[in-house]
Amino acid sequence: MIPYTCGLDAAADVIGGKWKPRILWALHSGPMRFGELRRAIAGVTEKMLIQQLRELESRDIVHREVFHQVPPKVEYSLTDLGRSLNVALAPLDAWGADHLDELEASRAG
Amino acid sequence: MIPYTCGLDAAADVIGGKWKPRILWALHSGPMRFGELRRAIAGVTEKMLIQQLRELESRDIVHREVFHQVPPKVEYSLTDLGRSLNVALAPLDAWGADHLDELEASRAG
DNA sequence: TCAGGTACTAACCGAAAGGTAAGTGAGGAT
DNA sequence: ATCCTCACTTACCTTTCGGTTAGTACCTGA
Repeated sequence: MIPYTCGLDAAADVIGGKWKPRILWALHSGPMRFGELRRAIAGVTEKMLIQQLRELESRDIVHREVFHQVPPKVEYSLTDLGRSLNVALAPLDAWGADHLDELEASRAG
Repeated sequence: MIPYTCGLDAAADVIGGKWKPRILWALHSGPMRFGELRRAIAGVTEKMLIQQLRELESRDIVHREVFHQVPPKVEYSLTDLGRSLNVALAPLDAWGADHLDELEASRAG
């Protein structure tokens, strides 16, 4: 495996995937349960949500905490690394918001 | 097609694809010819480079200028929008660079 | 004469990403 | 008794992405 060629390369690898930016954004306001996340992110399936959460967890971007209760409760939250990533993502979000109209207009589909 | 849900969503759509961040980064220092780009971006094939350049061009991120010469010369450069995108990308690159070691360590492959 | 550089284009293929649908097992509500 | 919620898990299928190979037309230098 070739090493990352630059910081952007590494960052892209971490946030790559259809749902990761949405997850990061949703968790920005605080910890959420699995079901809350599923309802908060329109269109995501359980399989995809778990898959992406596991990947983010393995990268130490999100923290998973299980409460041994009935019914089961699992909370997902941002780690320090995750919070710092969100900070770095903010300008990109602002850029996208600034140019939303042009970007919608030049969309492929 | 569902509209973008946030700025980050839109931005991710624009820079999505294996080679787009690399292209943006390479063009940061100024206009480049097709062949220069191909040599600057290790591992990219002609097909992929053109494909991604065309997508960036259709989004008005890069500008393509043909010089009717022999041999042919085509120069690619960032538009104003492309330059503003690169500015927004800078913090993400810095974040990736800051955490390169941890990110390499937690890599999947 | 023939390889090499210029910037592409097209046909094909395999891998990876993403989506669908169903099942799990415990308990609480109706 | 049956459905519902919780947080998953599994098997399968389709779509997309990226890579390989080859070919185009033109001119230059050896």
